[in-house]
Amino acid sequence: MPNIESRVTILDIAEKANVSPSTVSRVLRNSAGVAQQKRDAVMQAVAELDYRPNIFAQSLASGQSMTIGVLTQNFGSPFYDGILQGILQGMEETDYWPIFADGRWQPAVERQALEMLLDRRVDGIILVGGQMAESLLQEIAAELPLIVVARELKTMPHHCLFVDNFQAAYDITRYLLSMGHRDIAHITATVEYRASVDDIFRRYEGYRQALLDVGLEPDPRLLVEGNLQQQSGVLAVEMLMSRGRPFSAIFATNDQMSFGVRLALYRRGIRVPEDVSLVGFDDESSAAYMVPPLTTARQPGLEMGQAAARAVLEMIQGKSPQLSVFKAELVVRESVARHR
Amino acid sequence: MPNIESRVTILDIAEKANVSPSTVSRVLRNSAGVAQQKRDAVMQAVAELDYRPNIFAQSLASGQSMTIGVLTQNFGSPFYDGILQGILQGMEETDYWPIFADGRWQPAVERQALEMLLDRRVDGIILVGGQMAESLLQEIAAELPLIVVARELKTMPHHCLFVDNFQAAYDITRYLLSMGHRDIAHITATVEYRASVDDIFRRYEGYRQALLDVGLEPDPRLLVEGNLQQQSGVLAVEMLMSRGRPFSAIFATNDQMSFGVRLALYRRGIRVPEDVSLVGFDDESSAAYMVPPLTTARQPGLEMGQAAARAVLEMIQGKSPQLSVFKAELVVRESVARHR
DNA sequence: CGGTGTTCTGAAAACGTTTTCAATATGTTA
DNA sequence: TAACATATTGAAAACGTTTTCAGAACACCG
Repeated sequence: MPNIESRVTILDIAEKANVSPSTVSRVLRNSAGVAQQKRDAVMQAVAELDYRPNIFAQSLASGQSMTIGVLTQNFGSPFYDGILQGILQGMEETDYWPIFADGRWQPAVERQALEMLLDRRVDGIILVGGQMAESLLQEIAAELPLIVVARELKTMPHHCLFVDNFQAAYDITRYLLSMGHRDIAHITATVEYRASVDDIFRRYEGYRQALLDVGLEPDPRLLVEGNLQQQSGVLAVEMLMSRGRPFSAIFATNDQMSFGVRLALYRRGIRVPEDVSLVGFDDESSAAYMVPPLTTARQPGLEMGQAAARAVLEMIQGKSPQLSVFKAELVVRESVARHR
Repeated sequence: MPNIESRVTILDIAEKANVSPSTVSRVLRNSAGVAQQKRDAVMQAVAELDYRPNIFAQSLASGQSMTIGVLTQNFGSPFYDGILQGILQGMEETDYWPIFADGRWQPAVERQALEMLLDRRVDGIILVGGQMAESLLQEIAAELPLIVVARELKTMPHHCLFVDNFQAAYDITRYLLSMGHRDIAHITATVEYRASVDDIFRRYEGYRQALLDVGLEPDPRLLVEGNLQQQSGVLAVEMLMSRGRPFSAIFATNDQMSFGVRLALYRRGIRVPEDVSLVGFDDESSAAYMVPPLTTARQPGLEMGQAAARAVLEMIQGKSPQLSVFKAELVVRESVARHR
């Protein structure tokens, strides 16, 4: 049914409607007043011939690609995918279209993907996470509308959209404390990670501060580092057990590692939450279906994605959008019990 | 560092290298013999000026967009995302670039997304699942290289890349039978779904046939329909329980519903696998971290995605690729126990 | 040496739009 | 009614490539 390989051009329309190509262009993009009568004629010709504009000719002539580049780190990672969906939704109904690229957590690949996007002459860029150097980002931002989602950059606050990770982690830890836990382990991400993925570090700081605020000294034996994947959650538990330092609760810096933790505890016959309480971070969609359902902090990925889309679009129009910090809210489910 | 908004054109190169624009184009796309000396001069000029071709001008002039349209149903669905990753990988190192669109399981949206891709003048299309009418797909395939992944179309076998769903479901069911189970419930997808998502129906048939082959009559009271989301897994269990027909094993047609089932059983204090055995389908990445780890059939999503990418690319080159049927293999974990 | 292929090369014509420029028509004001 | 804006229009020039078409240069063959 659709006109697959359209070969009808603006000239055909012009001829059929008895006007000049310029006029056709004008009514199509509504760029100048055209007599109603000619306008109708054009619209009718367009409909009859099932005209579809050639996007390349348009972009070439106008210098705009009507395209937003979205650079993510990992297609298929639940939290990031939520953001992508949000971006998609935020772009819907606009004339812009996102094109995605994947950096695979490898700086070189990320860099190359970025070049691809630039080659495609995107009108704006949304970065989802990533490890790209801040200085490079500044250069880009100077030339092109740029929004960074899920990453907190000190030098470019007007370009970042993120959650208050410190506060959320603080709240989680206070919640565990309020449930009577005193020996709370934390699983964060490895140092190499931390250097770039600042939000993970902020979570660690929130955890730490909460302990200090109730007069507890953070114990390095209760701190483990993973790589954010499920498997590293099980390794983390083994590490923790081998250290022999008792604990009654675990706060993992993302849900995926929590799932690994959950499995490792199951393997050792340690019950959740009766023996050990568990909290994650992100509230990805499967968290509610963990056994038992996982208490976690909900990052509003969808909303952040939508906001990001809106923001770049505004920047393209020359405005400077107001970016507010998102709040991650504690989602209490069943993986935490009061400490006996 | 990167040349963000390149303004240097082929004419600048031509001037600097003292050749004509045509020659520059020729060396850049290696389309004809050029004297080594001029070739070097051009390459040097390109390097010095950091030239990046304008992709729109290229596409306009050549009629090729170097772009493959990928139409998926649902960004963020684990199994489909695996396929997308595979496509991405399969396209890497080629000069083509995928652009993604999302149909959200809504035929109208899917249709519109397809039009978008066509407007973008993609050189080929990969459809991941989807509900589009077969007749429409034939029209498209007549004009454009087209590959359909994870969907089995009777009339277009040379365009489809899928897993032998019947066999896999048959194997799963036989496995459950071999473990002594006789009362095996099956959770499939609602009828509206089935009409289009044929593979789900094939699984149902495999289940059914396996029962018949051992002389068991499939009991409609053991058949439930869901919508493939986790939540419908919990509803399915409730439905099943309310029917009062005893069962010792559940085979859900995808992993996501299995997770819902798992939770519902947990809520009712029914142990897995001691009281009820559970099998899923897909082997999405979290299946191995269910508690207990889920026995399931592994669909090689990544490999299928890669194969799909290779196949469209070959079709673009005028070949007709050989598409083989993939096998889903049974992944035995811990969610199935021998029936007492 | 004259013909006959091969390479190489540049001019110029696409590709399908948008946009500038100038002209014409239409109205409005005094 | 003159004078001047203001709409409306078409011709033509971009936009930056690729590709066709010829010509030029060169080598090879008999």
